[in-house]
Amino acid sequence: MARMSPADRREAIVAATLSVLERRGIAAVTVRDVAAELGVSSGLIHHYYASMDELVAVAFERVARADLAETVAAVAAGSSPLERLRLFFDTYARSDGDEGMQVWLDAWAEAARRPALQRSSRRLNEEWQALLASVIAEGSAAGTMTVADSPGAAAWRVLSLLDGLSLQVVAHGDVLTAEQADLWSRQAAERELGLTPGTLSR
Amino acid sequence: MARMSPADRREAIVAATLSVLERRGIAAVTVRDVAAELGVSSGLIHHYYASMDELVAVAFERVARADLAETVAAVAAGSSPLERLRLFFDTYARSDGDEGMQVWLDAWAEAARRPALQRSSRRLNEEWQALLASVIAEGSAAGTMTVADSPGAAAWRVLSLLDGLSLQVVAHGDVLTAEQADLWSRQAAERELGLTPGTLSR
DNA sequence: GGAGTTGTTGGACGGTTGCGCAATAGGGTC
DNA sequence: GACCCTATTGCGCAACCGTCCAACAACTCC
Repeated sequence: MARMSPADRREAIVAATLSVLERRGIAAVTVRDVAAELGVSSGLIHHYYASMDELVAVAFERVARADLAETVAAVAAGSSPLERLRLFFDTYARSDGDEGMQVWLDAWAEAARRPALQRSSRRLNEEWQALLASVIAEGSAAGTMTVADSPGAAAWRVLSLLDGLSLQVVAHGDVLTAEQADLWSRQAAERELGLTPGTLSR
Repeated sequence: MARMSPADRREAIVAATLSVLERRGIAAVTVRDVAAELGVSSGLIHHYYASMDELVAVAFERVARADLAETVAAVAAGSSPLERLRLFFDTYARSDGDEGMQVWLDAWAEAARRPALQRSSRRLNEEWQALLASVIAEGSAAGTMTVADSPGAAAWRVLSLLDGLSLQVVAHGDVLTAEQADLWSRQAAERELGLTPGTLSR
């Protein structure tokens, strides 16, 4: 394979790992799969990353942060708290394509046994919650949303419902549909934030 | 090893599998580990269970069904739908001891890769939802609860919020406390079912 | 006691895994 | 052009996996 600068090669390896990780899940990513994805020998992977665990941890952080950044950018384009909240649901990226959410399921399950992964997963989850909380806090300050206790608490409830419903979609197939999970969490958010029904759910 | 009756041996194998499963996680359960746990040859495991996927599914089914049965029994002791709903939250057993919920996290993550486990996990999840839905349906019929769409849908939302919040407690430690998860899901249920605040959350 | 049934053993088989290492080849520098 | 550095190769290694199977041993029944 063409010789690359170390920085570019490191980046390419992480990108390839991401692709495998999204397709097969954290547990199933192997050195050989990553190498094959790049059309490169397996030895090269170890030349850049000392262990598989290290590579997987870096890749998870990367993919999760990319999804978050996408939603952050989308939300930022909204001109009001209400519109930003709507955009949040529109671009909630964990469940789209199923693979994204599967990665989160793997991370949550493995977190208790892998400290580095737990830190990544926890930090990113808190950032998702903080993003939602900031939108809710703005809406509350502007008077367009009402909150029972605190924006942070409301954010945890909305996000956790979204996670819990999406989980069923990804883990169990058609027991729930993605559309139902989306609709129900929008309606729950309306109820949670004192919005008139239909504000978020069309 | 001492010869056992088939029924006893099957039981012993499941028990050993559970022990390994809780210690290392579903993904790391291995035929040889289970055999070593029993002090038995690895071939014996396959004499009773055709595949590893089947054994893991049976073991998961066993521990999860025990938790469900406990909650079913507790709920049945309630004399009104409202009291039964309160008892449901009191004995929701997935998260207690953390280990119970950790097994669920493993199951959800592994479901996509193990067909038998997926069937078990899905079936048991649906039974949890059906239990909750039946309590809500009774309350709705009795006029003590109101439901926006259907008891089944309301049950999925309440259960998924409970799962989503408990998930954070188990996967990420003290980002949320078990007490908060419990309180918030009780309050959400009150709102969901048109109950006066404090009915479930004291 | 003998015969048949079956619980149990222990290892073989083909596959996979992460990782290490000598050899090669490509590119920058003088 | 010669030289050195290192990115890259390709394979080998040891360990592990699930599964299978022939042989052994313990028990039941006649």
